[in-house]
Amino acid sequence: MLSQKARYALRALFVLGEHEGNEPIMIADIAEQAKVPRKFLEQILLDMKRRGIVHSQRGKFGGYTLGRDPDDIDFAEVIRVIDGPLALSPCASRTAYRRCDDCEDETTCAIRKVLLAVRDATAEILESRTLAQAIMDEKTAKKRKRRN
Amino acid sequence: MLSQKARYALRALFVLGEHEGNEPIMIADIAEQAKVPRKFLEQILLDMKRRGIVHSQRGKFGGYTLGRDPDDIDFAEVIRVIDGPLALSPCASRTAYRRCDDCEDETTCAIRKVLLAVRDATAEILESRTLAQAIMDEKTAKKRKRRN
DNA sequence: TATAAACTCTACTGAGTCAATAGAGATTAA
DNA sequence: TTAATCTCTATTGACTCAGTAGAGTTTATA
Repeated sequence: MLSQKARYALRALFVLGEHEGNEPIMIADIAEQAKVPRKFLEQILLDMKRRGIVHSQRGKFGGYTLGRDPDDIDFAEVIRVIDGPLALSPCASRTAYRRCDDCEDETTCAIRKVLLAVRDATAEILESRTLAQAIMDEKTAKKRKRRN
Repeated sequence: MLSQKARYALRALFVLGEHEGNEPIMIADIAEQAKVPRKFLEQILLDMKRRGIVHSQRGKFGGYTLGRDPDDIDFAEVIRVIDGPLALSPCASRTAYRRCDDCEDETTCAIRKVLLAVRDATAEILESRTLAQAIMDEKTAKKRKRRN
């Protein structure tokens, strides 16, 4: 399961990505639009800031902007920053590998083999879906819906 | 992440599936071979028994056997019984769908669309990998390793 | 029919995580 | 200098996870 925090992070990025113009948006405004508790959002944005996904401007008239082009922000990165590795087991993780301490022989473990396949499929999808795409996608879905 | 409990469940099934002959195996023996705390394993086997994955025989000389052919036990079922739905969000689950209460419009939500793709890919893999296959796979991997 | 050997069921516990809140601190524009 | 903003660390309550405990039920068999 994705944590609530990760869902909030993605929604906040949508707000930033949909914003026209390049002046920063205040946490309070992002919180309201993305329907995220404000103080909780502070932590989330801080995590993403440290990773360079968003950029902040302190002081009066400060706020947040995307840290890079929305084409260069993918779902996998956001989820990894907030929730940790994608794999179902540390022994099947490529970004945060860790041996199972009760595993007889990892190289022949059939469970691990299946979990690796799942991890690869998951990563393939999440790494290929960008914020830019998702925002476009949502826009056209809404447009299509209004027409019907 | 898979829970420890689910990993234990899979290991216990391997022990049952590798067992030759059809007399039942006692919890204590499964626990030892699968390296699972015995009392914890009781709960796990009970969960799987209710789902028909394993079968139990009470009383003296009792124990556990597989509830069906190992060809008909797949990873997805085991994981669902122990850990719940595979999807990363209830709104993306096919077996345990639940609406997000803070979602504006689920039909146009781009996050959900991505999570659905992940769920489908995950389910495809986990539903196609059976216990029988996994046991075979592990056996040949071990054999190959010994030869080298 | 008594007994030992097994599974069954419910309750409990300690550690840890999750979601959220709180508040003092640092920075900036004007 | 001040108001507005982000930054950082601590705390909280509820919940989940991993495991333990123990009384109850069923069965084979002597």
